[in-house]
Amino acid sequence: MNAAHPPLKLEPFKIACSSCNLRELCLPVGMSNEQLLKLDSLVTTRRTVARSDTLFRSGDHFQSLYAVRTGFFKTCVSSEDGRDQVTGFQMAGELLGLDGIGTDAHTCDAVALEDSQVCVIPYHQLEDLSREVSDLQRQFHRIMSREIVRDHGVMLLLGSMRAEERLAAFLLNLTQRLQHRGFSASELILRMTREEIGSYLGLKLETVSRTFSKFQDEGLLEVKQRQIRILDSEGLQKIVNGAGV
Amino acid sequence: MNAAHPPLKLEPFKIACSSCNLRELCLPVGMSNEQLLKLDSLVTTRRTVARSDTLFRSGDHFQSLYAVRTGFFKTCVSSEDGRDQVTGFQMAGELLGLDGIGTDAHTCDAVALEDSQVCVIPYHQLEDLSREVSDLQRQFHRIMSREIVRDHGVMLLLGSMRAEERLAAFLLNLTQRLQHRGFSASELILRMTREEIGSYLGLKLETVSRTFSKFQDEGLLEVKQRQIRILDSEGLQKIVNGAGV
DNA sequence: CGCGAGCTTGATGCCGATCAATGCATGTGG
DNA sequence: CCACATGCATTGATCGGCATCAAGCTCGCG
Repeated sequence: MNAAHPPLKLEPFKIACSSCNLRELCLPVGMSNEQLLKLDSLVTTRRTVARSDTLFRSGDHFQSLYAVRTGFFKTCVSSEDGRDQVTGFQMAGELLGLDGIGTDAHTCDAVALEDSQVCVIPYHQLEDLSREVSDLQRQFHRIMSREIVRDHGVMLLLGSMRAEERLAAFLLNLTQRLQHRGFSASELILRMTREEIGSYLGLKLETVSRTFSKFQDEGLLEVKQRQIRILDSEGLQKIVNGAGV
Repeated sequence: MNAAHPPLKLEPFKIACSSCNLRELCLPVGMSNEQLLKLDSLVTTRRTVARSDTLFRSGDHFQSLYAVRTGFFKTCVSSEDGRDQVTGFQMAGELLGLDGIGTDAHTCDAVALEDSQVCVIPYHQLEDLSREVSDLQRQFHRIMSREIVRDHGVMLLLGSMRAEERLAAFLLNLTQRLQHRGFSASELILRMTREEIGSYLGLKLETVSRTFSKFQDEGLLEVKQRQIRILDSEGLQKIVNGAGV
């Protein structure tokens, strides 16, 4: 009875939140093993997105959320008149697509900045399951709320900080998130261009470049193109707070 | 048997989402009458907030969301070093407190800009009920998602627009929301100071004032302190898009 | 009436945008 | 393997928009 045997060999690495090493960062936070099995039955597909390809575009019909499994993304909104703003950079364990819930259509583009993989989370099934599993409901709400809080932080940055302060805050935020994922706190490779950093921070790429150079002259950083080594993170922190104003 | 009679006269206007004239703007959107009765049993108290008083402060323990019933609020975040950023202005039907869900503590201050009333929505009860009533769940998620989308719009504004464009966008947004609430599309009274507008838009109060004057000179507006009459909303819209760049 | 909070307006200066040229790494085709 | 193209980054010179500093104005209120 061959047919009775599922073709296990074709899926040697089953997709399962319950055994995912990102489960302490992602949607599964706070869920029991039993609950995780239910989540497993919902998150059954992955999608591969090549560098510079889009996961979704503004206007696309909204159907699923995506959890970054590997790789790195940016999200950007654009206005009718062609203005463009990077609204965030997402790394492993972070969710993409929350913007689409409100109107059933995505309102930003999500672009992979390196070859990436995402787990597909069908939204209506997530709604159904989160009515059943209150720990899932709670974590999902927390994630949305934190996204709002993060956005408020960016507003503060864009509304009241100067170029150096913005870039210092950006670098500290990046390294902090990388550190949570087990990477070095002092060395990182930027996945985005100066222009994308500038768009996120409300600066022009030349200003970003000049500010990197200035930080390097001051002994805060070592900059080699996209390779950054942080030499004095306390110094950066002082810049974020109003040192020199 | 006097004791058997509840003291109805003391609550002549019962608090009830089911009979609230804001139910088409607020949490009840999309719910049936039957479902609304359940929501009524959850939203049982109102709170009055006098002008310039705070509804909650950053750091306060998070327990409830608040729906603006009457009045007008601002929310602002501040950094350790004393920087301050208005992150939004809220009017009737809009929700306050979503920032608190993520960490069980509020991350911004909510300040009444005029004498106001809010409906108190105990958050854990809302979670419970939204597991039962999927239409409530859906609307709650939509509201959070739209807040994220709104925030992205503010980032675009702060990151890529010039002073005139920002103020024009701000005024059009305000009048549009007021219009949804049955107010005039062309006349409004600002509830906030120039400084608060400036903080929201990432500008200094002098720049806000000058830009108002410029708009007036150009025949787009009539400005008398906080009374604004919009004379040419299409002209404002052209400014928001890149007219003059 | 006089005080103070908030608004307007002017003069000046600075930060970051803009324009422009060069440098550097990667990749491609002859 | 080199010549060249291309995309991204750096650096310099100049310019302009908004901040800053400063003064006077308006209006509501004790």
